[in-house]
Amino acid sequence: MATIYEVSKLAGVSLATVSRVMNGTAKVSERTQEKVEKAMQELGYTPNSVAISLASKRSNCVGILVATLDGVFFGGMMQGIESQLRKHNKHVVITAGHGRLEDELKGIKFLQSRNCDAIIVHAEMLSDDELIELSKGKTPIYVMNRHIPEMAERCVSLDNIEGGYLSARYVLEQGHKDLVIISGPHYKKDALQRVEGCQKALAEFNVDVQQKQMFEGTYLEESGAAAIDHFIKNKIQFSAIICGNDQMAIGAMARLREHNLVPARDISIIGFDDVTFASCTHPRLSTIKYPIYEMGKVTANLVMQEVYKVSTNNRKLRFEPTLIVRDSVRPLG
Amino acid sequence: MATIYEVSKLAGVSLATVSRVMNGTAKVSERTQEKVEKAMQELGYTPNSVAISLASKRSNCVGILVATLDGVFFGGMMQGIESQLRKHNKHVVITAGHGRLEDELKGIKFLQSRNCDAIIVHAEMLSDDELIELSKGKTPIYVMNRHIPEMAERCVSLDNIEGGYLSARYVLEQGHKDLVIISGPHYKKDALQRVEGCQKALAEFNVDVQQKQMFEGTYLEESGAAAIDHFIKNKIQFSAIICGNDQMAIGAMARLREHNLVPARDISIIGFDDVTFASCTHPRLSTIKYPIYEMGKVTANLVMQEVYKVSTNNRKLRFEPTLIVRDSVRPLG
DNA sequence: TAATTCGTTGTAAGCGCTTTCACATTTATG
DNA sequence: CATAAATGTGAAAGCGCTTACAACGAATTA
Repeated sequence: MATIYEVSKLAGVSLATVSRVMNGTAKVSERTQEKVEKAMQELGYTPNSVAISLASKRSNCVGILVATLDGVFFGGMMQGIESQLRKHNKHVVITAGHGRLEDELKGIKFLQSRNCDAIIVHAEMLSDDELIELSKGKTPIYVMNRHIPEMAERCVSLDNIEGGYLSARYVLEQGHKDLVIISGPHYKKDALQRVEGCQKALAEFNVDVQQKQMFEGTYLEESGAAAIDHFIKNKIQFSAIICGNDQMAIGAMARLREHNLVPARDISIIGFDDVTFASCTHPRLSTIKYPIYEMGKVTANLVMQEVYKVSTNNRKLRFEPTLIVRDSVRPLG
Repeated sequence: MATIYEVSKLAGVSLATVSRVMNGTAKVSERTQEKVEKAMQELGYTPNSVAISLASKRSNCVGILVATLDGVFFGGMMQGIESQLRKHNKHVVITAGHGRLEDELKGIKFLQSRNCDAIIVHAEMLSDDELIELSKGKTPIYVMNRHIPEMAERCVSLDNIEGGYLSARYVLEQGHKDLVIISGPHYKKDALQRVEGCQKALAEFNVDVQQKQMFEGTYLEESGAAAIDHFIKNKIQFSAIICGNDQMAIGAMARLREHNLVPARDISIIGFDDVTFASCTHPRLSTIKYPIYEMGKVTANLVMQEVYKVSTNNRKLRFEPTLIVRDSVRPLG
C-alpha cells in the first residue's frame, strides 16, 4: 500500500503539499494539485486512516454501543444512525455490551481508545452516574433510550412510562380486568418503566394486578412463550396480556395457540415497540410505537451538529410513544 | 488521557519496558512489572489503540461488511461473528453496503485503511472477480454466503440452490401444482440460486411455472404483500407460494388474509432462512434453515485460526440447508 | 530601488506506540 | 576464576500522517 511519502516523491513535492491537496487545508496551485492527483491515481493511493487518526486526533468515526447486534430493535437503531452519518462520510464502529457491565465498560473504553469522535450508547447495565462520569472524558457521549437530567442535551429518549401507561390504559378501556403482565428483564430500566406506566393506568382504573400475575421475561420470543406456560400452569385467570415488547408478544401468541387459546378472540394481547413484523402477525398486533429508527437519525444529527459542526434540522430529543391499534385486543363485554 | 510515556516516567523505567509488560513480548523482572502496573493503575492508563495499530500494523479488529445493519439475517450473522471474536478479545468494525456497489467498495476500503486484521464480507454487488482482486491486498478477505472456487478456503457458504430445491420439492411432494414464486431481488446472487433450485425440482416433477407466476421482491415484508396483490390482480391461480425468504413469507401471509385467504388452509406457503419469528407465526411457517449464526461463528473461527494463529475446532465451511416442516404447507388432494 | 506583502511550498516536530539493537548485569560453565 | 550464556533494560528509529513554522520568489507598494 502506497504511502503519502511515495506520492510526494512521484509528484515531486513535499509531504505537506500532498496532505494539503487531500484535506484542502491550504491553497495549492492548480499545477501542483494536478501533479499530486495524478501521482495518487497512478499509485492507487488510499490514505491510512489510522495514521490520520493518530496525527489529527480525530477519526471521522462514531462509536456505537448496543446490547446485541441481532434483534430488530437494535437493528433499527444502528441503521438509523448509520444511514444519517453515512451521508456525511462518517463511519460507525459498533460494539456489543451483551447486557454485561464488564462488556459495556470494555466496549466504551475500546471506542474511546480508537479515537472515536463521539460515542452513542444504549447501555443497560451502566448506571446514570457511571455514564456521567464516562462522558467527562474527552470523547462526548450520547445516550439513547434513557433520560439523564445532567446530560439532557445529549440524551435521545422515549417516555417508556407513558408508553406503558398507554398500553395498559387501552387494554383497560376495552373492558379487560383480568390482566397479566410479561415484562422485560428487571435489570433493564426501560422494562421497569414500562411496568411502572402500566401500574399507573391500573391504579386509575382501580384494577389490581398481583405479583403472581407478573412474569419477568427476557425481551425474547421464547420468554413470551414461557410466560404463557407459567400462567397456565399456575392457573392464573386472564383475558388480556400486556407485553414488554413485541417479540415476547409474538412468542406468547404462538404458545397461546398451542394451549388452544386463540389470540384476540380468547385472550387479548398488546406489545411494545412496533417492530416490522408486528403488522404481519395474525391477528395483527396492537402495540406502542417506539420510533427507534427515527431516533437513531436524530442522535446522529445531534452528533453531526455538535461534534462535526454541520448544521442539521434537528427537532426534539424526547419522543412520545403512540398507541397503534390493530386487531389483537378485543373489546370485552 | 495518560500516555505510555507518563507511565514510564512515573514508574521510573523506559517506554520499552512499559510496552513489554503490556504485551508480554519479553521477560520483565517482577519488581519492575509491579512498578509499572502500579503506575498504570495510578494514572488510569488506557493504551491508545490507534497508536498501537499504527506502530504494530495490526489492530485486533476484524471488519465486517453487511448489506444493512437491520434485518434479522444480518443480525444473526454479526452476532455469530462477534460472539466468537469477543472471546479472544478481538473487536469488530462494521460497515454497511446498502446494496450499492459504491458503498460496498468504500466500506471495504475503509476497513482496509483502518488496518483491520481481516475482513468478512457479505457482498451483494461486488463480483467474484472483484472480490478476488480485493483479497490480493494485504488484508485477508473472507466471504460469506458465496462460494468462490479461487478462494474456497475463505468462503463460508450455504448451498442456496439445494435450499431452493428442497423447498420446491417439498411443496410439490405435498401435491401442489399451481405454484407461484416470490423471489429476492435479482441482483442478489442467492436469490437467483434459490430460484434455480426451485426450477430443478419443478423440472423433476414436470410442473411448469411461467414468468407471470414469478414475482421479484426485495426480501422485505412489504414486497411479500405486494406480490400477493400482484398475483391476485392478475388473476393468477395458485395453491402454494414459494418464498425467497421468511420475511417476504410473513408479509405474504398477512396480505393473503386481507384477501380473505387463510394461509395453509387456502394457500400453502414456504419460506427460507428460518429466522426466529418463523416459528411464531400462525400457521407456523415451514421453511429452509439457514444456520447463519453458526456460520458467523465458523467464519470468526477461521479468522482466529488463520490470522491470529489460535487453533479452533472448525469443521466444514460449506453448509447444507435443511427443510423445517411446520404447518404452513397443506397436503393437497 | 528597497521594503513590504502575498501566495505557495518545504522542513521538521510530533501523535503514542512497537521493536530492533546494543549494553550492562547476573548466572552458569569449564 | 575467567569466560560464555542468559537475562533484563534502555536508546532510538520508525509507523504514515498533520501542522506549526520558516522560507522563498513574485508581486506590490512606497
